[in-house]
Amino acid sequence: MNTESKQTRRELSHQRILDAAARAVRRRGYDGVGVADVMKEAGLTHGGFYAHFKSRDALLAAAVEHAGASSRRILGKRIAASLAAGASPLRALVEAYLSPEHLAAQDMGCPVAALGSEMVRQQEDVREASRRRVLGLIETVRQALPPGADPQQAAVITGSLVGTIQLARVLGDGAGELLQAARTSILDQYDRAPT
Amino acid sequence: MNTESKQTRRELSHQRILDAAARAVRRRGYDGVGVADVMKEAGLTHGGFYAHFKSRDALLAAAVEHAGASSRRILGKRIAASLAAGASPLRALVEAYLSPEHLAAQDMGCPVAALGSEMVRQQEDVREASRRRVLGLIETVRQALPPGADPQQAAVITGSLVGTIQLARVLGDGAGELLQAARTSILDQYDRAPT
DNA sequence: TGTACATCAGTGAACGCGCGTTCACTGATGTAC
DNA sequence: TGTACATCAGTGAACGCGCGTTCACTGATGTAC
Repeated sequence: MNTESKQTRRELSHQRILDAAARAVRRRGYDGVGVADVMKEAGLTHGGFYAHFKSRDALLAAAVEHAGASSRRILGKRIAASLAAGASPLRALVEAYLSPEHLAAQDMGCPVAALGSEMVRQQEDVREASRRRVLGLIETVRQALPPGADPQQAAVITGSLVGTIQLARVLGDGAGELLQAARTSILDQYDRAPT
Repeated sequence: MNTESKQTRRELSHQRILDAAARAVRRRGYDGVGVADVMKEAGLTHGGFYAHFKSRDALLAAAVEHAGASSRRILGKRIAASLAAGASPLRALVEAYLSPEHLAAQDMGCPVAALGSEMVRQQEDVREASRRRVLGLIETVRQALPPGADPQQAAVITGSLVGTIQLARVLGDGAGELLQAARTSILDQYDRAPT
């Protein structure tokens, strides 16, 4: 019984479409998202799609944003738990991002890791939404930096987080050790007060 | 007049197709490679394609390998020049990989940076060829590590290189500073004898 | 060096399929009284 | 509370297009003598 409980049928459908698209884009890539598939997963037929989005590209742009918000929420929970257990902000973030859970749950994880190499090729709207997501991720890292750290480091660490997850997903075998090594490496270099 | 000069017409066509595909896959992604486009760029018509490759996926797998070899050759030249100028192996590699030239020349650059997030979604043959390319890149980094370094670090550095290039390409603005910051960060941490 | 023939490499039309998008229609929801 | 009607949300057939793949054919290359 929160303030959102009075959503119309239309709004509920819209949410289901967005949720489905946000999962699909991370699992299959931008090019792998089909209008009919997304609508089917949302429990609808494809014809109704254009009452919700202007075009497939408009859906993609919205899906990236939605995926980012969703991933941030999920990682945020894990981070909050670590903080409560006494970890530094940077340690909490790095350990959540480079966790086996995040590695495995690609379709619920960070869209920058899931889509990094494809972003630059998208049509303008989609690329712009993706760019904002990258900036948002860098900003999240920046806020977790120890006091007095050079803000430029946020982008460097972000690159390392994103690249590590991608390589680990491709390699499959031995990915766990890679995650562990990367966590240690980043925290050794940047975290002034490891827990 | 080298030993390769006696290539048949067929072999020459094959090379042109591979070259075109290796560029296309990095510029447009796996999904953006079309048989007809590649053949056209190779100066042929689409019908002849299947005399050269069993399927589009077979082309993709070969293209990733070809792109890797080509990129390694280009980066190798730059690395050799730095080594001759007295740089350490790791410095030479990191500065070549995170150079503005590599950033800009996506279709001639490292396929792992160009395709990182898409690799895990490819059909088995293509994924396997991509995986080998990732392992090859890590091995190249490993060989550039200072003596006595933990080999695990090679994969961590590779992740950082790949992720940094991807983010820089998406961001566009300010990418130069990101590259510079990443170069400094990696070399400060891992290079024992900076030049 | 020249001719006849076999083989090879490439051409371009055609096919089937999937996909984004449109649209006339239908059934459900909500409002007026 | 009930009925009549307007509006809204979703359906599913259809269209056009691009793409991977096949195939009968053609022109070029190479070999035998």
